[in-house]
Amino acid sequence: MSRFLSNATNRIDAKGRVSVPSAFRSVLAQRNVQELYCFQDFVFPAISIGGPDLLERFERQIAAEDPFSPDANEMSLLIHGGGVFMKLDAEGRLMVTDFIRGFTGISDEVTFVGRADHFQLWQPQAFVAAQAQARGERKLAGKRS
Amino acid sequence: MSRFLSNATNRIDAKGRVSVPSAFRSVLAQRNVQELYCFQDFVFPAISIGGPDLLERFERQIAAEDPFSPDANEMSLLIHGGGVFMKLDAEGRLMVTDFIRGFTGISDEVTFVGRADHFQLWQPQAFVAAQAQARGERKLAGKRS
DNA sequence: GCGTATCCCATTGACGCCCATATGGTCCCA
DNA sequence: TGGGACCATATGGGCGTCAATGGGATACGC
Repeated sequence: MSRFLSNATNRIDAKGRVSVPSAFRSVLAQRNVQELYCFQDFVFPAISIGGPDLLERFERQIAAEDPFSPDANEMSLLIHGGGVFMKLDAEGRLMVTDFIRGFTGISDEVTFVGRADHFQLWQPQAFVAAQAQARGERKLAGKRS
Repeated sequence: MSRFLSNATNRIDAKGRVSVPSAFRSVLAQRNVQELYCFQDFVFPAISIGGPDLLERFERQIAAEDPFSPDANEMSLLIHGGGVFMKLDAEGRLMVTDFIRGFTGISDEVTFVGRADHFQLWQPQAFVAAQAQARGERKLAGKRS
């Protein structure tokens, strides 16, 4: 059972490219994903990335609602207006565009974060902060394991 | 009924590897665990390690909630973004990656701590400190074993 | 035509796989 | 009961492979 797991931080080179971790590329290859659907995450300052199936799932969800509802409208604004298709180069690298930089605050390093069916791009410090906060909230709530 | 029990401290070699105590490896073998799921613990500065079933248990817990709830999202950030699969080499050793070092403060020695259905990696001093504190709290609370 | 992105090739450093050594404990036998 | 052979575990290191990164050159779009 393969999924996107773990996190790793890679450097952006002089041309603005960054290597996608090989573990993630394996998952993509296994799922026959050629084109990547990237969108600005709904809750975190991160870019979420998955295959075209991810977009299709969102679209089905919209279709399930009244197409004129404010909710469906809003959803489309986010997943269509806030999404792009990208692809990797021959070495498995990704161009870090202004689309990504602006939304995440990424400048010279990228943290890749696995999220089971997709993965995310984070500004390194923002990721550790978000993780620490999530952990802190669970601790305060008295939850365990 | 076999479980992970006791603790032991092993040295990290020049290549950054450490031997998993043989008692723990026996338990893993008995449970047919080939791949190890390792994640950054929710409450301690330690890495918790178990079989893939551990991850699946977490995922079932997430699936039980609304997939778009902040809580489920937060949980995924921890168990997917804060978790990795690793495997032992032929001699039963584990690579101590930056993923582990950064979170635990481990540098040249690792304390393995049994936790029944999983085990943990600690920075040796941090472990004795946490244990001492737990003991102190129980004493103050007047609890008996 | 110039800036930007894509393709291709080179480098290097890390990790996985393999074999070798040491150290400590146990068991057997005299 | 003491000595020694044997075994298992922990540890050290060589070497090949692959991933991450850097950089030149070419194609493309504004």
